[in-house]
Amino acid sequence: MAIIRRVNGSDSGGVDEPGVKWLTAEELDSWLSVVRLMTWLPWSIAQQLQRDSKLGMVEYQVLAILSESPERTRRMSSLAEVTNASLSRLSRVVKRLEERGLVRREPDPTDGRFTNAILTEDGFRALADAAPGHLAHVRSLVIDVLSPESLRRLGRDAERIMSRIDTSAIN
Amino acid sequence: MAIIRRVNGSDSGGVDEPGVKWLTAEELDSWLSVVRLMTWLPWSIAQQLQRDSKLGMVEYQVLAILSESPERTRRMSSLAEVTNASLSRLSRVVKRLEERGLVRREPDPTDGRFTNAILTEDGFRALADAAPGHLAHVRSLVIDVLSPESLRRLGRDAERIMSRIDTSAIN
DNA sequence: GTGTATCACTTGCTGTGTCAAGCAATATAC
DNA sequence: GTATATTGCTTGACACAGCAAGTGATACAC
Repeated sequence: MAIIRRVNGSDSGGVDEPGVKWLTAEELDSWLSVVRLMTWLPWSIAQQLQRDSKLGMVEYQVLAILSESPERTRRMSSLAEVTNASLSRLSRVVKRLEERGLVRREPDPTDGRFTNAILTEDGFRALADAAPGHLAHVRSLVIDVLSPESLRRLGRDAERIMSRIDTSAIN
Repeated sequence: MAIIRRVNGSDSGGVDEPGVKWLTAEELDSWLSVVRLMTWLPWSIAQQLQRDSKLGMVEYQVLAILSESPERTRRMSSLAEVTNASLSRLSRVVKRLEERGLVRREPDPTDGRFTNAILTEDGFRALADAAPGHLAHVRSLVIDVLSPESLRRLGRDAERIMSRIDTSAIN
């Protein structure tokens, strides 16, 4: 993504597809700003988490979600859904967290097909250590930069766009 | 990223760091919406490009930027900057594009240290083929979903946030 | 001019993501 | 009850990104 201007070639003669509604200059500007944001904001957040807490974004999410789940426990498939990772990716992420002692896994007693991921005490501490820095970073980049009204609108626009995205084609 | 609520443990007793300004419920909602957007919008766009045009996002960007550059030519380092890829990543991306015949590389005649990436005629055609579908997708997800006023504001907010992000720590 | 520094990439190594195949536990058909 | 299908997760093979070391071209010091 990035440039969506009419693609015109000097020596090949502008290929002008009929029925294509190109962006106005203003639309393009706004879109490019959004693209830059989508590129850099996740990068910046990942950067901070890695630097200060040695956690990847999905790892942080897993810990955070487990910490809020009953019994600090959740099924792998449920975690995958919430963190927006493929099941196979999540499987490896949790394996790594398990090797670091932040999470452990056990099969669900009521249905052996499910695997439950469980936050350990160490994992909880790691999260509690990481959270304030992460929060401060998000505040300084986003929350405290926009007015409450702008933030609300931003959230609503994001929802709006999200509702148009088909997220079914995963796994 | 994701959950930035006060991390409180039932059995370990809520660890309450002083001086940490947690998010309000409303701030959290908005933030989570933004997080979802940052996660899924790039994913959806990448999906469409890959499915319909067999191009990755950075690949598309490289082609697009070259197509708008004088002589359809640009230095590797300049491409890296604009596409927000590390030089090493870009090097490999362009190598792959070169193997597919969409781009070729030659050393800058005036200074042999620079390498110029040049869009080939095939590359231009590939871009011209990909652009309308990409554009339509972006329109349907973002541009046409928001009012012009909302889009303008979204762009401005994105800029606002971007200005707070330190992008220097790359390469 | 020779030696060193800098620059603009490139590449080997390693880690992680994806895809598809595999595996074990349960559900369903008969 | 047995055979087959489905579910939930794991894993091997491959692709790609990041880091750091390497390479070749130019600039600079003397």
